[in-house]
Amino acid sequence: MIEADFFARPSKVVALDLIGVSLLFEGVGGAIVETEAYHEQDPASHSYRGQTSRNGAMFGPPGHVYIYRSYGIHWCLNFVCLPGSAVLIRALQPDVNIEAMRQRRGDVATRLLCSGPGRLTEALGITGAHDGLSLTAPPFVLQPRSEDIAVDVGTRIGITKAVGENLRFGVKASPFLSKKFPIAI
DNA sequence: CCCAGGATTGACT
DNA sequence: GTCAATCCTGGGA
Repeated sequence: MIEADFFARPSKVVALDLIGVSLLFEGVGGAIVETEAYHEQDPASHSYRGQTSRNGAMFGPPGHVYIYRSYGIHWCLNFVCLPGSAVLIRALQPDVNIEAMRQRRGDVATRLLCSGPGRLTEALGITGAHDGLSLTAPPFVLQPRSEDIAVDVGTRIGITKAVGENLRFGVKASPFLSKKFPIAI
């Protein structure tokens, strides 16, 4: 079981440590295969200009979730770390109750069920109504990874500020990533 | 008060 | 490869 103090660390460290962790929401989910870190001094972060009515959860206790609507259409799921910092969950490997995911996402290939921040919230049934919930209590269940995993690092996706920072992490060569990492040197 | 723009996705050429 | 969909926050006037 992962405790709240796991999240009371810099988001970059937490983002790396979250790779391979199993995430279940109401008994649906799988291993986290892709994350991105955001922090308070980060121009690309919603917390950059300080606390507002939308990003309040990002300044709340570590180990809770911050959920926001993206492009007026999708929900994106973040794990809150130290105040003003969070980790965006970008992709899961569908493991548990794939039928429920397919029911919500439609009849798509398994590798497309959770390969993107908007897709995985839809597959798990997560919405803004769950903003601020604790990750260490139901309906969330987090289990540590069971074995070591090779991890890729790269630049974040879909942002226009602080583009060059290597704050994106993913399972090396996983077919469930939202986007491949550039070929390693 | 107004309105530009976004941590995206899927449909289409 | 391009592009529209669609909401609502927050920055600026």
